[in-house]
Amino acid sequence: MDNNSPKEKEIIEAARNRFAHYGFSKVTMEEIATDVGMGKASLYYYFPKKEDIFKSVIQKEQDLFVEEIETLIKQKLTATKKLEYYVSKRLEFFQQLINLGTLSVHSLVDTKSMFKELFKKFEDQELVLLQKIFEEGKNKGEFNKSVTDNTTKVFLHLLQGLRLRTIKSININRTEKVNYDELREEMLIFVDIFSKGIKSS
Amino acid sequence: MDNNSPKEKEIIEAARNRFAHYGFSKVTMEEIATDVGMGKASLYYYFPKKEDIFKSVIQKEQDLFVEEIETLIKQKLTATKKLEYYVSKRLEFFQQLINLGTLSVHSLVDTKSMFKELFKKFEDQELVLLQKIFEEGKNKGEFNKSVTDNTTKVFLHLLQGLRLRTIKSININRTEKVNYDELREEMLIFVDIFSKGIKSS
DNA sequence: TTTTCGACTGTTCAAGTAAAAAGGTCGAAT
DNA sequence: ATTCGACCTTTTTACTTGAACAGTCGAAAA
Repeated sequence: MDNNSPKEKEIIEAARNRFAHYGFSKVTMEEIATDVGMGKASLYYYFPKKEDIFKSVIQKEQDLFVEEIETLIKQKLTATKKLEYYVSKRLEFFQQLINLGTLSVHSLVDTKSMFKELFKKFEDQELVLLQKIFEEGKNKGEFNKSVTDNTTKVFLHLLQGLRLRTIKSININRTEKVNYDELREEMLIFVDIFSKGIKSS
Repeated sequence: MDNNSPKEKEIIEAARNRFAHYGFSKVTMEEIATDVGMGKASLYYYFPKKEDIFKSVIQKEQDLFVEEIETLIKQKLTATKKLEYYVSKRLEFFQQLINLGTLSVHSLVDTKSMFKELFKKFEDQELVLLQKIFEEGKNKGEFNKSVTDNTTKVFLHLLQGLRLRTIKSININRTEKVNYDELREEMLIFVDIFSKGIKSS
């Protein structure tokens, strides 16, 4: 992780800035090259495909998120509190990605195959993180014994779905701007109820 | 409700069959007209716009669903059981709509403004139905006093989201076919936990 | 040997265009 | 009150074209 040469880091950084403004498709290799003071062809020495640059940009963000959660898990808090924190941080993370132009509102469905593996990988990472929290909750007697990996999966899927639903409702309600405060509110209510639902009784 | 003349019913029925096969945009007024043995212009005597026919088709389906749930609510079951049943029936209802071509997988995001009010109206109806179930649960001491209309809303949004997420994952996983059994499974797990989470303790 | 780049290639995409198809109107006929 | 043929207008589609861009390659520089 983070086994990038200085030059690669520079490219990733420049690309990140561009992507944040214009999104993946609207940024050209030439622009990135100019930003780092190179010829376009030289970029291909470091990254064989444009996608590869993008993947690296995203990967870096994901690593930061995972790191942040790993730190959280180590702290001395109830599992429920950790879930609440997780949900909040997760939301921030996705807002970040949207700013990066990964998820334009319009590209919700026809997510390019390029992003597939990226998302899949991240989902797997999330499951690992959440399982740690749930396991800890079980071990410390906070949660029910009936909590399984399946429970974790459903929890994550509900989170994913709730966010998706809200974003989609932009188009339905012409709200233009996603109401993240309301979304966070709903997520916290959800965590609260879900958490109670698996409490050891 | 169902204040349609025989001729209108005939048109709705013919349109329903067409839409089920080809979806809204791929069905022409001329085809529908031919099916009912009319000239195209005559259709406009009954329905001023193509959309109006479609709305009527959908409305009919929705009415059937609501009716079915109203019956359910009257039965003597625990609120939890009713929620489980609701979730199952709701899923069937949407499968129906998909067959009707309302929700092609590709039109998830750019839902036409035409569908907006239709969806909004249905959501409102759903909220009323669910609130009845939750209220009953509260009144009979099955659910917690802290259950509010907001709880109902979150419940519904989680349901909506979970379904959306699964459908979207078609594109991600190239699964082609939605795994409805798995979705129903997840929804039931969700209902179970959610229900426990608001149980009176 | 590693890194850079100019010059080139093939593909993709946006803009434009024209014809066809389909939605919708209207006045006359039944 | 209902039907429809003729007509108008808008939308969709299929096609073309030129420009922009991702990606290659061999030679030069470091």
